[in-house]
Amino acid sequence: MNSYQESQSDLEVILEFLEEYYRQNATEKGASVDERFASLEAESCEHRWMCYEPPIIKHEPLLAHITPPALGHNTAVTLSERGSLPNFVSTTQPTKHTAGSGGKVRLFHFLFEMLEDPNMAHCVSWVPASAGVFRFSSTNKDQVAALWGQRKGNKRPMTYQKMSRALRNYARSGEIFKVKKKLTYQFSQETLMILQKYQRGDL
DNA sequence: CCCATTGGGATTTTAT
DNA sequence: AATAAAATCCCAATGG
Repeated sequence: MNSYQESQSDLEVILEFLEEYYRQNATEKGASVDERFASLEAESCEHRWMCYEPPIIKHEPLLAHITPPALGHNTAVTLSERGSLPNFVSTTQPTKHTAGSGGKVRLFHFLFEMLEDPNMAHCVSWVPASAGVFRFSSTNKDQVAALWGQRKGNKRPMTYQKMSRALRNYARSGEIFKVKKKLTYQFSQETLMILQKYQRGDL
């Protein structure tokens, strides 16, 4: 049953890669993020950035270092390798361009990708009617973590517990906050806008 | 009590 | 090579 999980992960990474690639050539799927952004909080106390004091907001290098889109042809990832290989779909230094699938990506960026990927909906998904709020699936949360660990090329497997620690760190820098509900977090407005902007390739 | 989730100190890894 | 920032590891606390 584990081999299933692994091949599943591989498949999803590949799907994600292709999706990202597709996205770049088809930017006309406009209102997909904006509709979420437009529909403001209807939930209980999710007025985050509307009523809280910005802690230490230091908006500077967020993701200004990511290599610009220079894609073109390396879609031919050898997807025959087994998941046992530490790096099957470019995990570390290989030529990574589409912020989507490689290189130095920050955790919150990775999570945004997952959130934008319909195939990941069973692991993480946006909370409707609240901008930037997302929630992990109680049963599949560790799958996202595992994917994150693979993306980073970690030797030891990543777990939700460890990944969530990194999420908690984001509260200090004001990039992501924890919301009261279980397994749910929220991107700061600033972070969300940057991610959305980057997604359209306006960078 | 058990198990899942959350918090945070300490340490390691990666970037500048 | 040195420092800072980000991420990881690990264990304690909390909640259902």
